[in-house]
Amino acid sequence: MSQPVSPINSPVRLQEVAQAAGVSAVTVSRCISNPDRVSRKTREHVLAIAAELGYIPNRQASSLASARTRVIGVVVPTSANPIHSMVMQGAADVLEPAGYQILLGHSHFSVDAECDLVRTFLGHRVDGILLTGKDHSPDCVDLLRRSGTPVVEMFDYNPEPLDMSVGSSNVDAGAALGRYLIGKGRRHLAFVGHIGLDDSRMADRLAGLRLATEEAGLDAPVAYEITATPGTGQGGEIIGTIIREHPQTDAVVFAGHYVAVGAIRHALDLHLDIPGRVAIAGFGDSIVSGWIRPGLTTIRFPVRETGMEAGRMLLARLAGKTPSGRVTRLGFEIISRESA
Amino acid sequence: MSQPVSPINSPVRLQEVAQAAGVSAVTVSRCISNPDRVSRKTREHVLAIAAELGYIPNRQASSLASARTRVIGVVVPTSANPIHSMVMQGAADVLEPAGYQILLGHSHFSVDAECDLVRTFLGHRVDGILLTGKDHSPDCVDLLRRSGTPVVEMFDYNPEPLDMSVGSSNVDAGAALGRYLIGKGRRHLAFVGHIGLDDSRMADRLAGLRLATEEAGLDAPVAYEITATPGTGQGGEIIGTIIREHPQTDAVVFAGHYVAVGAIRHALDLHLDIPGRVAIAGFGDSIVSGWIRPGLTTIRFPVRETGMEAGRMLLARLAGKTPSGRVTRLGFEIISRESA
DNA sequence: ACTCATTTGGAAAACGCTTTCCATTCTGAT
DNA sequence: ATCAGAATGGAAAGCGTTTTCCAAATGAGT
Repeated sequence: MSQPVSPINSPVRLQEVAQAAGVSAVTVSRCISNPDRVSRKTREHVLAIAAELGYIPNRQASSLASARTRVIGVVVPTSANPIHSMVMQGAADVLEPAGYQILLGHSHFSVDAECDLVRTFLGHRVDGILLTGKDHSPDCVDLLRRSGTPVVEMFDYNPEPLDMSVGSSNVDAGAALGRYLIGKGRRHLAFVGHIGLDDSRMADRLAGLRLATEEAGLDAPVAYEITATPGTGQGGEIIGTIIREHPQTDAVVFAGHYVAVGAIRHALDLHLDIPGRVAIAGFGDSIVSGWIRPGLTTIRFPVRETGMEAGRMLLARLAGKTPSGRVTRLGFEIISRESA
Repeated sequence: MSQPVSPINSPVRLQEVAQAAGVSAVTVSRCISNPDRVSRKTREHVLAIAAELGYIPNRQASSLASARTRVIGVVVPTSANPIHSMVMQGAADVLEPAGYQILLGHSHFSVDAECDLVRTFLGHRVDGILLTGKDHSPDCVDLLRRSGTPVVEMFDYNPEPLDMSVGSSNVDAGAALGRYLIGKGRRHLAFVGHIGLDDSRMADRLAGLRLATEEAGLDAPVAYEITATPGTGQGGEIIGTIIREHPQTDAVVFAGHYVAVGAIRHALDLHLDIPGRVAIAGFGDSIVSGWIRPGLTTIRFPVRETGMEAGRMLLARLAGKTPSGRVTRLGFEIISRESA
């Protein structure tokens, strides 16, 4: 009974493995995190003992000692929107196989909530941070700057990132969609954005559209704002209002594709000929857009690829490969279907 | 120059705050995590200094010392499927406001990958674990058992959980859908499941369906398996094969609703009258099911609520409130649309 | 003014690892 | 056999907190 009594559920520690293997704690540590520093024979013996004892290294302790956590903090607005969970998945596709874990936080489109999450992540001493969007609170920027933690801003093309960025330009996408519509003979565009969520992205898309109308010498697009819960497809009713208030409108661009699909449904109910009377287009893509009739013409962003590239950039930086400050610009694709 | 030189980017530490505030480190620690143990005056002074210095407590160190991390490990098969990211979001809805962070891992429907993730999470000494599904590798079960970490298994009704569980019964759902179809006069059912992913859930749904046919004295449903990438809606073509190989079939149940929607599209192309010639139904629901014509009759599970309840159960346990081992059974809803 | 109980703040010992030296023990070339 | 140099294992000093346990200071009751 001279065996030290361990508290219930107490996990086995490095020291105990060392004792059981007849080596010092240092050696056990090395077998696990620096295998080359130890002879094959010792290593195999120690690892066998460790496995037998069910040893699981305490990463709090190891992080504290080594100042690396192998954890990446990721902020997304919400996981309820497949777009964002897809970006997340993309990042995970790259990060998890590389041995990094993801600490996830939801900002609900609030820069203050984002800032709080960043603070929490820094408290966890994450090795890197992935942010969604290019708007951040001054406090947040300050926090990140002085921490020196590698950061990738995802989703929007951002030529002047905090640190690194990867994404597509919403202005360009808006302009491209505008030119496409104008090329199809449309002359009176309308734009429907959400309000309160994702504001700068909406603004960029509208700005792009406006660019296209200017180029063509047309009136600026009529802009509407709705308060749609994203992903629900509510808000499509506005198509009726637009046609009533601006009867000359011959193309409506929706900032979200769910709403756009909702609008197509409503247009059918209103016996509006799509695209004869009015064309409909949207941003973002999912199988819904392809399945509805008429199919929705829309801009597809490479969302999963965005996440993957963000992960890759972070890994490169963590491996010490990248010169500070790198921007990756991704494109987009116009998916041309029947609605426009 | 007797000031200790701190390395670049070195975050300020407890000790430095203490020095600046003219108190001991202990006092600073208490101001932050145990404010009542310190007088109001001291506390306010210390917190002001801490804020001024931009002090962010190191959670690795604090977790190591306190044996609590305020981190919950969550395993989902994939974030590419909105169903699972919705469960995640539900859990986050409850956990984040309570001051817990989510460490996320993707199992890709592999119990071995799940086991590895659990091991990693235990290494991080998470305060609790959320798992998807009721199937786990023996190693995983063993690991969790001996660690004593609170665990909630989500998604499936699981009367004999590892620890706690919350979800709906897929057998019941299958049976309910079967009875519904039989009640509508259908006599020859077919079932289409995916293979390789989510196997036990598929099996449960089929089992439920079979239960319904048995009750009614009908032939067991003809079962098909496809290898569909979830969420893409591929695989709907099989409706043609089924009708050819089993012409008497008058109802097809799809294990996934995306595939079911795909089948509706294909049926239209094949000029199969839905639901006249054959009824179509599915499991799971999203806006797609409601927007296609004919609308898809389907089973809706309370996914977000599942995640939220899982979060609540975990919090209750962590607050020491729950007697070990609790099961929450959630229901489901038959959404009756035109397709069946 | 004098106890006694109660706050309030501090010293020191964990928490479980990694890391930086150092001291051995092997190699194989002379 | 001898010796440099590499390979191998260990001792000790952190990493930045929290958590006892104590001492000093404060306040209430006589």
